[in-house]
Amino acid sequence: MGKESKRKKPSELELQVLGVLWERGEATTRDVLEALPDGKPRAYTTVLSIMQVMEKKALLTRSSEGVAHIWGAAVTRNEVTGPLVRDLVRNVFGGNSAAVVQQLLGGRKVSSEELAEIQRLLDSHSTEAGKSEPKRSS
Amino acid sequence: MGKESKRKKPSELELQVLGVLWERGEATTRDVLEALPDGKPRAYTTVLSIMQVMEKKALLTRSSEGVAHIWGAAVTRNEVTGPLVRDLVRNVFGGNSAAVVQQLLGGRKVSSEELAEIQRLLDSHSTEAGKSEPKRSS
DNA sequence: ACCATGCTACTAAAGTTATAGTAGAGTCAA
DNA sequence: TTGACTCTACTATAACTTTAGTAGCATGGT
Repeated sequence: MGKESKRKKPSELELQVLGVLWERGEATTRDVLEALPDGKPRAYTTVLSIMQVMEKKALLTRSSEGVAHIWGAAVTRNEVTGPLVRDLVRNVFGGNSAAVVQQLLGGRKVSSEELAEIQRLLDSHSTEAGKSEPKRSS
Repeated sequence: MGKESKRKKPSELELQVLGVLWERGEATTRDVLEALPDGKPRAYTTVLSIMQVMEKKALLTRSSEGVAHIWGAAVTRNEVTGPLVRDLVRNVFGGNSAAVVQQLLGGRKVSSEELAEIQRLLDSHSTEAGKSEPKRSS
């Protein structure tokens, strides 16, 4: 048995904390508190508490530099978002990846850089799959 | 203050139930139990319970046809997945939509039909945004 | 020395989710 | 009609999540 791949899905707030850490690399508790993506006001100790829990869960690393702790993510973004996106597609979108992209593009501002990047991803995947020649209107 | 847009995000299992209903249109409790996407074994009453809760939350409709209830989704897929995907992108992917697509395409089998569909979505969005001419490596 | 400030550790508690048992009603077959 | 079966309503509960208070330690200014 081994393998220890029984990683449970992080909660909503835990994901936000990880999101901040993935962006910044490392941060103090206060950094994270101030950078949490949803605007919701929270007490300092609220964030501290969940980060302490996350450390016990081995989601975060801690390096006490000076007075305050410096936190870092102990799991990679792909490690976490892989299962997350997989379940999302399967459970909510009936396995239809295109529907997710539609949701992604619809009702949201996506920069042309992002569109180009998505196009690039799509290209590399089409060629890798050895599919038909790219057809494009005009 | 009307508007009542204070729709809370459905839980994991609730999403699976909605997913089933969005696929089938309508279903009995047993139908849903058997169609839940994760293979996890559950008691009949477990699913019944959460669906009863969901009805109180106005996530489901109920029409007692004969002996058993016939359930339907009271919210549309877009209504629910919109905020869901928005938060996912913002909280976990740092606002980078392309990263989501990458996760979507990577490590997963995506049919060429889906790829084509995604391409179509991308095309319509590029043109809609009035961007540059489509460039494609032949 | 002492106070303000800011940090951590520990504790608490309300809210939510997932789980399933039990009781009682309806149905159908023998 | 009675027993098997299936369904709903209601109840219970364990686990997890989110929230924040309190106490205690360190630091830096005056």
